[in-house]
Amino acid sequence: MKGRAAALPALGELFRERGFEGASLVEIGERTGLGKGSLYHFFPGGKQEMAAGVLGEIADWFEEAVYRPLREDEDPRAAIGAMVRTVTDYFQSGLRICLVGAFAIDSVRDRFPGPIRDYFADWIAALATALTRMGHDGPAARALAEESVAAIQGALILARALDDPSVFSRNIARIEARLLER
Amino acid sequence: MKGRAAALPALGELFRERGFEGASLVEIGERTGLGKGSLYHFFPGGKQEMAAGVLGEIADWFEEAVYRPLREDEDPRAAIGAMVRTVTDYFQSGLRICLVGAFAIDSVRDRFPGPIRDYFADWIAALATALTRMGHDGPAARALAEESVAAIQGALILARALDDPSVFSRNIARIEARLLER
DNA sequence: GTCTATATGGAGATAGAC
DNA sequence: GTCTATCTCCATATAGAC
Repeated sequence: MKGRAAALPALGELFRERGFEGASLVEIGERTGLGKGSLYHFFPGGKQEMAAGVLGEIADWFEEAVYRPLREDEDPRAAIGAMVRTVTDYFQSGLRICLVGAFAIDSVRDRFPGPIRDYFADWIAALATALTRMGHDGPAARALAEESVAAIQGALILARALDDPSVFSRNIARIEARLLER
Repeated sequence: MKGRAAALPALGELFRERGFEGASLVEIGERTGLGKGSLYHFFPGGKQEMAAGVLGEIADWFEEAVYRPLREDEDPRAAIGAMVRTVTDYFQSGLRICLVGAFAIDSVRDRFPGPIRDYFADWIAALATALTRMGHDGPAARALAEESVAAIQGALILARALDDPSVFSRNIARIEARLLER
């Protein structure tokens, strides 16, 4: 316990709340329960390495919980339904932002271009795979997948801007309906 | 010239590029052509007042260029088409982020809750007005307006994450088609 | 591995001459 | 109104004892 892996979830939450620049090492120490000495022991590269670790953990989690089921579940409709429930829970109906999406429109984007690109490219590709197995042709599947992933991100922005989680719920329901129609 | 009003566009671009926290007073001075003395003369409240000024200018611009035409144009379909062209130009096909959207998922959101909420609430309300005059009933118009504004924000995130402006173009085309169908 | 103390730099903001 | 000089504070990061 109290190692590098145990610190990553706390780091992720803090970056969500304060942003990369806004998260100070003092608060990082408080939230992870690690002193500066330990932090730089586990993350010699400092904040940059901490954020990279968080992005890696997020990528792993989505691969297991979202992308792989979309690609491999034998029932693509069920996999899409599961995706909707999983991300609704993950983003806490809009109360929790998408760290990768936030980074994408922040100046830190230039520090992590690969992980940010892959997160969305992998999501779109996995969703398109499921849609293809539902009978959509390739281009239509890709278009609908891209549209749906974008819509989720937009719903997160709108829910926070309006301070109203029901915005997220309504939008995710519309997205699911469009993904499952036909 | 060189006054407060002339500084706001440069401030907006800088906040877009660096974020609120990331924009330093030194760079603000360089980009606006104003020294610290002048900056604090025009903005006694410092960075906070600068950002508030930028948000106010954005609100005014959207009111004139987007919201009012949506509400008042006698041809709602034409007004929606104009909105799509206007925002495509404004966001430079996804190369330029939405500062209000970025603030909404940043920690600075708590500094400007009113302007952030109003920007999106006004946009959705104006678009819903146009849709109502196209024949949608009230709830359907509001739902489609909310979905469309969210989709634009999501398209901006995705275009930057994938570093591909064509993502924005494809998404905005789909949004327009859905707004104008029927 | 974890602690405390510290180095170093840059941040936002202010003072006061001009 | 604009300039330069300066204040204060806190940021990230490091060093070295334990």
